[in-house]
Amino acid sequence: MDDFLTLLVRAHKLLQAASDEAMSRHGVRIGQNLILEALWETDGLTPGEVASRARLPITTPTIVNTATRMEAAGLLTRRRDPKDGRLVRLYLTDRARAAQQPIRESRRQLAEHATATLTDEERAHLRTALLKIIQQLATDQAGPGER
Amino acid sequence: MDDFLTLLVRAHKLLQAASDEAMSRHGVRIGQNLILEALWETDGLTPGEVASRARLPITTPTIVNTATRMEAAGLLTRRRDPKDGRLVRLYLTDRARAAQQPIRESRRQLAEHATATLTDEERAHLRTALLKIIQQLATDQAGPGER
DNA sequence: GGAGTATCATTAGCTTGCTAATGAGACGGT
DNA sequence: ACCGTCTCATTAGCAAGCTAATGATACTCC
Repeated sequence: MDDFLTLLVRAHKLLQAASDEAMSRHGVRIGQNLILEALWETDGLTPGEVASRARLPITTPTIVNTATRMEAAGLLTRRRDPKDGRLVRLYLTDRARAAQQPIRESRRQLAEHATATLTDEERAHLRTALLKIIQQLATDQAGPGER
Repeated sequence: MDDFLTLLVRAHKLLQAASDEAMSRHGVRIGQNLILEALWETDGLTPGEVASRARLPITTPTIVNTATRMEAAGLLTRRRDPKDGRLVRLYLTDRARAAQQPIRESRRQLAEHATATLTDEERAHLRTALLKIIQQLATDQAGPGER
């Protein structure tokens, strides 16, 4: 347990596992969260729109695959757009909509629990440190693409 | 971009992608790193030993699968233990051993680059914050198992 | 209006991780 | 010496992510 890469990977793994367990209690898996959040906000988005609006970068094929599992699980339905036959619109079922509050609350509790032993100051520091790292690495990605 | 769960997942994703890209330049993929580290330290471990010694928790099936890909990539060879027929010992090839220094250096550089915009104090804060989160979540896991 | 191009979703195929089920081999006790 | 149990690695099967390739539909320009 030494360098910060290891620490971050370890923290991430534990948090993902805990998130998945928490969400599973509501019939939802961790990978479905981004899609749910996008559709809770705006129902009837296309896979591409979900990908671009998601709170975290995610590719369209991942949305499509996850949406297929969610359809099988009765969380959403697919409907072809009547005006543009290329588009597929994703609509949440009542079950998925009903899960919104419990899931949000679970995640809030998890975040609180995970950082329970930190002081407010430490939480603030953590936040800014992560933001700086993200910014540093994200600009790398943008850079090589050039302009 | 709001709660710390999101920030941590985002930072993790960027770091994993950057790590994989860096290691790929040396003919190694990110998932192979834990096995390499264990075998650099002690060659000829069994999959189960690698799993228990790895710097990060990982399951034996994951070791086995990754070892199979590494074998195909010419990074290691499998040999049955002559004394105990249940055991399989993993031995690195020269190619894998030669990659040790370059890969370590690449990862060090990546960690440095990722945290380049942080002050030393911020780095220290980040480290302790992650440790606290890990400890908090890891004790959860141990707890439910009881004693 | 038809051909070529652009824009979608989807499929194919890969990696990395997991749990549960299998199967082979070793070992302890009778 | 054999039977049951324990300990391994492996396989099966799933989730979640990615890039590249496909295929269907729309749009644009002549």
